[in-house]
Amino acid sequence: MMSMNSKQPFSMHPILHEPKYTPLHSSSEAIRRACLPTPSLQGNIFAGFDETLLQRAEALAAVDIVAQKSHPFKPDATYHTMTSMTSMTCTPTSSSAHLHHPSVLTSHHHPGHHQPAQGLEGDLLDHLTPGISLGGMTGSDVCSTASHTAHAAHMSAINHMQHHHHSQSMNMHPHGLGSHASLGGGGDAEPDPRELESFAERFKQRRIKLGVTQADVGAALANLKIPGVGCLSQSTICRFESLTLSHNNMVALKPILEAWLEEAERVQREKMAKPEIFNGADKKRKRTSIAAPEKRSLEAYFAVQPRPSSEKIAAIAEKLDLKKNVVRVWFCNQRQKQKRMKFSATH
DNA sequence: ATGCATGAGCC
DNA sequence: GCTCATGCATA
Repeated sequence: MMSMNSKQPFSMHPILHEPKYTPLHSSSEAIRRACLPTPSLQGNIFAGFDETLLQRAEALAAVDIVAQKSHPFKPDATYHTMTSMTSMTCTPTSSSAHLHHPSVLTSHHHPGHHQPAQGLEGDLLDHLTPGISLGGMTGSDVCSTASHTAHAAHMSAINHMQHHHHSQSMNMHPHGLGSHASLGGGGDAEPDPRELESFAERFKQRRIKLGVTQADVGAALANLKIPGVGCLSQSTICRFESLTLSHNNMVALKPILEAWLEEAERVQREKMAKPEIFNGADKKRKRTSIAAPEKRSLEAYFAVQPRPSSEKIAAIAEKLDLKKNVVRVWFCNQRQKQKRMKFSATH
């Protein structure tokens, strides 16, 4: 049910692997699957294994799982256990410690679009994402359009750096709760799971307060112009907020989202301070609605004279107690409408 | 919010 | 073939 990404193997934290428990693929696989929400498959999974191996794998799984739960440094497990893990004991995502380079985020952006369901937050977004207003392609410039190739290249570079620290196989973990500066001079910081968790929570609350959707955030990231950081999908923002990303991914994303949040709130403060500046351009116009009776009158007039003179319009406006411009525009729209109707009728 | 897919780098 | 970050599509 939730975060268990079938693909994301939840790798055990290196530190948890004691030498004698050689993390064989089979065993970790077993553990992983055991955590999958598809118990029905479990039986088959080991069908070919010999009893002993199976038992051993299960035993190991139990041990490791317990270890995870209680191990204060276990990053992945932490999120869920601390938050709202329902039934799973294992974590959805990975974990081995990699160097987290912010660039890890560089998105992939397929030529896709962002969640259509989510609306854009006009003002704020416009300021944070200047491009979006331009044909709604902001994101695209930076992300979508570039799509695979370019992006892929980018990602590669990033991942490259990440993996360079043979961290995958080695055992250095990111979260040095405090003193664990595992990385020799690494500098990367304090991947304190709790901090991440609370940040994610605060992030969501503040985002909502700003009236910005997850998709908006993802798209707006590109406007931060942080080197190596493009936009992200709604999915990713959602996963960040729900802590369903890998620890490393969370760590990498945090500073970026933090930057966005600050910028967004700064812009909002600005708007509060001097709203005038933001008015003209993006102020929503009010749409007049003409009541039925008036509309009927207008239609009657239109039937007689689709192109009334200025004087005639003024007279009609006065009679119906509408603004002259409203009446004028109504006639314009009516003529257009009629044209469209004619067109669709013939074609 | 999340199941499934893709693609890069690694082994 | 595997891990991982990320996205698309959809419930």
